[in-house]
Amino acid sequence: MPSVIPPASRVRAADELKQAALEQFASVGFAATSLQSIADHAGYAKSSVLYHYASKDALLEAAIEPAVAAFEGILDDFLAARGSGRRRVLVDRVVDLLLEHREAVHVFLIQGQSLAELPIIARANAAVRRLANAIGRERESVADQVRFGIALGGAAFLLTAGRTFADAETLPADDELRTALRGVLAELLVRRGRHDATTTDHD
Amino acid sequence: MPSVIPPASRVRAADELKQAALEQFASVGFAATSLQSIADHAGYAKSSVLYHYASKDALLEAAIEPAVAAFEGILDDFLAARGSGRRRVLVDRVVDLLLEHREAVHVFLIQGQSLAELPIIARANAAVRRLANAIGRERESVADQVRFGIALGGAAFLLTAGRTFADAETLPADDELRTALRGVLAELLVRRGRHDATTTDHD
DNA sequence: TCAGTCCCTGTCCGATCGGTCAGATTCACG
DNA sequence: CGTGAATCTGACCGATCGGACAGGGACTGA
Repeated sequence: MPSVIPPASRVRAADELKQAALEQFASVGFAATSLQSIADHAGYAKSSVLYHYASKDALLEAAIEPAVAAFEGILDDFLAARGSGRRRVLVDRVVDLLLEHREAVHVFLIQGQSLAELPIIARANAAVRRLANAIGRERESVADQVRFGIALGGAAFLLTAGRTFADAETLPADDELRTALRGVLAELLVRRGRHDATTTDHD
Repeated sequence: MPSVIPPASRVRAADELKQAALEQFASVGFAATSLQSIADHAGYAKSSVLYHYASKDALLEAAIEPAVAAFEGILDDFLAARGSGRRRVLVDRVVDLLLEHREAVHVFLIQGQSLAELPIIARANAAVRRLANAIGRERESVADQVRFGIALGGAAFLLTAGRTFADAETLPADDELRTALRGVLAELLVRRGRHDATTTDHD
């Protein structure tokens, strides 16, 4: 690096630590992830983690807040929208969110109940519950509630935990995944119009 | 604490501890669950946990082995079966397994990657991977792999973590859940005949 | 009554946890 | 040059972790 210090190097350590933390929070769980192992994975000392972030909780908040905010934005737009295309738009945007923030979403969806006392998680839980209620109000059958739960949890599972069970060679590219996810989730949640668009069914 | 012990309680302590452990393994994660809190929830001292079970790992094994064995049995039957009804039978039996062993299944599905070094988890992972391969071999499209992952993870999520997001009054009885789950999973995995049977579509 | 066995617990251990703090190093700016 | 702010670290703290172990109460058969 030349004498002129890019502002990037300022934020670099914090970002590297945040990324390492996020990966481990999602894969082994928040409680099971130690500051030591986060530091190790990022190539710093444990003290450095607590220099950049006030506490382990603060680190979690920094790691997943963007994803929570994005989710809230999608939800607000959905609740404000009217018309027949609402659900399809919701599904497409949620799929994009999942692909971009898969670890973060995995954290607040799967570990949402055990970490509910943390403010950022409580915020995420509230948003998820708001979405569940909105979906449930429209179609009150148990089958539809089940569809919603399966779609949400299944997608989160597929993108993180589910990778344990896929062979490396089988792992599809994100573009393929996006298309397939949109199709399958639309099948589950967008009830009228069976599976007309978006899907590339090479069947 | 327990100074007066009810009469016929030979096996009871071990079972109570196992049950308390299973609930916490599923809800907050294996690594995040301490022997102390297991003992507290069951009303015993920490030492008692290690009297009945040789180690924390052994306790996990005792807690989820029956579910893993049942899953392997279902899988073997599926792989041995021929004919058009295979998938529907598989779905129905997996749904029953999920309802009966929801915590255990949640543990080895959701935490399968982080606990892979434990023998019982490795065994469960192998079974899941075997099932994934069998399903994937029949229909190789990415959409079908996605369908499988979503169905499996989604169902596990719905029955445990997903409960955070359901209001208590909304929680359906197990019978209703079973019917709905069978229908939705069949929609996802049993491709021919769209949603003909089993489902109680009051739509 | 006494010995043996089964349950259960308190106490102790080394390791690791999240977190504090006092330097060490670096570097822009006077 | 000196100085102050920013970055990073090792040493250290009390609490808690999984686990080892000795012993105490309750029940049994002799």
